[in-house]
Amino acid sequence: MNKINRKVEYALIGLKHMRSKQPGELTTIKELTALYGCPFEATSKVMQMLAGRGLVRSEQGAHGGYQLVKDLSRVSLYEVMEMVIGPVEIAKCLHGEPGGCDLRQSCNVVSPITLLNRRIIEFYRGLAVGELLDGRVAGPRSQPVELRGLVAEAGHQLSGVE
Amino acid sequence: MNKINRKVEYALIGLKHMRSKQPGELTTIKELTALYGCPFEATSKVMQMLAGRGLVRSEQGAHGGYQLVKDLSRVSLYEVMEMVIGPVEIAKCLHGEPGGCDLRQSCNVVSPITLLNRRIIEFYRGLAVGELLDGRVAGPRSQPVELRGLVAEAGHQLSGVE
DNA sequence: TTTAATTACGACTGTTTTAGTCGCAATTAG
DNA sequence: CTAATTGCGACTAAAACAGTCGTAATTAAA
Ligand code: FES
Ligand code: FES
Repeated sequence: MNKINRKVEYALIGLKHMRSKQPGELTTIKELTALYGCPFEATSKVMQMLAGRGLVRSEQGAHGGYQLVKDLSRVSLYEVMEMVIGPVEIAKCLHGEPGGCDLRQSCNVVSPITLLNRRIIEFYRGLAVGELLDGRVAGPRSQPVELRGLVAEAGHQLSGVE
Repeated sequence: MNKINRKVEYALIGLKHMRSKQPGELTTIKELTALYGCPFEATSKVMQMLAGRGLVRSEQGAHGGYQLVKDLSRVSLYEVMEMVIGPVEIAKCLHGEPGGCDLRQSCNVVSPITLLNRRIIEFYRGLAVGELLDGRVAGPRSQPVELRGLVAEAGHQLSGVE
């Protein structure tokens, strides 16, 4: 799916909050709900998803909580969205076979929409969460966030990637 | 809303079909359902919306139908989406007051999301439906489709527009 | 003048998605 | 042992989506 829904919002809220902590300092769900008013269980589950994907680390038990692991300037919005709501798809029609659109055979706009979907994904992949949270949302670049800084070493044959 | 849902799909299907007709030649809903398998009533309503907004023209009665009025290379995807599903909003949270998010007061990511929304809108505004249907989806440009070609006359002080 | 083909429009229904809740287990500091 | 916390699955309620139905209104043609 495509939209920034509640889950993504809670993820961003949590990430922004954790980013401002000292390294090693933990954040509890209780803390997030108190500060930002987001519902406990829902926020909890979102954090668990982020933890499962290694973006944050969880510590259980009495003084447990969550802790940011990665550098948000190296994490794309696409990755976060994918962690909490699955692969970005601008239209249900594009879905892999089961549940996919039944008009696919005769549809005259499948390829334009597929292409558009790719562009949107590129956009989200090129947008670092760190910059987004700082309010710096540049126009999209085709260069995915994960690869930034690797350009120098990787040389010029990057076109074959993916 | 943001997603390319069924309504938008039907609109694009119809537009692409009509675009290939001779000037003055009409297209009926029956024709569209026969060719592309889209449901009659739903498609019908979408065309009525496009007609109400002046993108297509309708002719009633026995040999009636719809006819493309505007040049699709001058119509942005944003405009079409807006005609059939209302203003593009990447997150419900941004909704104008009624129904808007109740966390707005305390939320720490309102402004990043607002900005992101603006970028997405810019993207859709910069994307001509004509080019999209031809499979030419370029990376986003900040120049809205409606203003293209006016650049030469308008000179260089376009930054103040909007 | 009648009939058939078509657009116009509102109300309605069923399905899917979203949002949030509940209950209980597992872990760990004190 | 107890309290605070994460971990997880099942569940419910509400909203959005997709499609249908019924009924006018319009017009070409028989
Ligand atoms: S693929 Fe689903 S309507 Fe075009
Ligand atoms: S404004 Fe709705 S959660 Fe941020």
